[in-house]
Amino acid sequence: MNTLVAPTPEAGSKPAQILDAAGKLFLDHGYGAVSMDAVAKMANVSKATLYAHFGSKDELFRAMVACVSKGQTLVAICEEAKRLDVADGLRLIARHFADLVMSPRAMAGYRVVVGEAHRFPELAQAFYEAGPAKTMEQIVGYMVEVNRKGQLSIPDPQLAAEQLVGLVKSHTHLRYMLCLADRPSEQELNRIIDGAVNLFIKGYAA
Amino acid sequence: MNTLVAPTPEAGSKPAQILDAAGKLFLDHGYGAVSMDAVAKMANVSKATLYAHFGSKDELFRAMVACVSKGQTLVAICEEAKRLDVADGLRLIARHFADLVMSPRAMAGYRVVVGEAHRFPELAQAFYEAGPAKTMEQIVGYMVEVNRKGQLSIPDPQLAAEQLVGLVKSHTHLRYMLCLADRPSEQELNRIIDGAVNLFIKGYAA
DNA sequence: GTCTATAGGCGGATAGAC
DNA sequence: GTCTATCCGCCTATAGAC
Repeated sequence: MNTLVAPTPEAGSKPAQILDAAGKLFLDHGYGAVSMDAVAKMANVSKATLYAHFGSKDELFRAMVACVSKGQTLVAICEEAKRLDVADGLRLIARHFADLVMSPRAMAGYRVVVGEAHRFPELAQAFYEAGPAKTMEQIVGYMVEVNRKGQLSIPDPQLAAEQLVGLVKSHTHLRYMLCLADRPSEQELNRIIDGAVNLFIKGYAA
Repeated sequence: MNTLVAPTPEAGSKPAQILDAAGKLFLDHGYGAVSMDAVAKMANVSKATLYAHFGSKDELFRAMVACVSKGQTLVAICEEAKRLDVADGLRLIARHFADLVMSPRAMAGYRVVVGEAHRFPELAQAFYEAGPAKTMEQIVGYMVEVNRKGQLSIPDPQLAAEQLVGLVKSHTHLRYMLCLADRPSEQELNRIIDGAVNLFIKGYAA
């Protein structure tokens, strides 16, 4: 499944230090702008040690992305949402989805993977499958359930799930992708989420 | 306004050749992966000539992005949409917006600017203002008009515009950002656009 | 303005001792 | 496994002739 990475190295070990440093540097500055010297320095390791664990810069980058991609998913949230009424369930999902994809860490991940998608296509795909695809699956499952219970009338759950995430990311996500702001304020987030849930409920009313 | 770029050089001139080559290479491979030698070679120019016109790689990159950013906007489309009934107007806007932001050229632009947003923040901002921000303005104007005429009930036109673009980009835009597909099929596009327009109209019914 | 040729340095990767 | 020291190529940028 996850062909990219060996099991996460034990915390505190040299490989872990290296991955940690690589994460910070690559995510903050991008692949091209980070040298192996910089990684070695931040990890308090010699370059030779670095190369002993990761054979090349490419390999280190891949390992780092794989490590970062192991994000939390929305599994538990979607299960909980199914036990609430629609408005609360949608709001719960929207809220956690927003927190998930608009966190500074996630944004940095998007930026670096998107920026190198041309050169590392398999990496982009692995990132997609480990993160966004898994999340979508969960939300589609929720939509199916809502439709089955007749809470809303959702003929195409896949489409509906895509619409919900589109509504939540809306225009804001692009602004964060471009580093035009650091992270959404509580106020802005509420405005977006309330708007998304209201539109969705009214639009899919049974 | 556009502080980034001198007036577009006359077609066929050396600067134009260089910008053209830079565009193809940077957009296809990213900033870090393209050397000045490669640009000079593709432009059929010596490196010295290149540096005579663009003082550094950074400067060339900025000029290229500014050149590419001069995209068409949705001004004419939004004006036309105002003269149609809501469903047709929204569909027209959604359609042209989708064509605009999901074209291979636009996607390549997003990728390279997003990837370098950390290192070229002013560039990201200029790109945003020249493209997405202008487009949003037009769509907001359309929403205001639709609300004024009572065709729909839109209390927050800015929010509604953001929602519409979110619905159209939905999940698909991310997949193209990650190079997971080349461009949406006619069929997929119609499914997304119809879904967006239907949801929007029902959700904002007067 | 445009070229050829080259300087100068950075950065990826390795040799060899411990 | 880890270190210090070093190789070598590539890439940005420039010098100097035409």
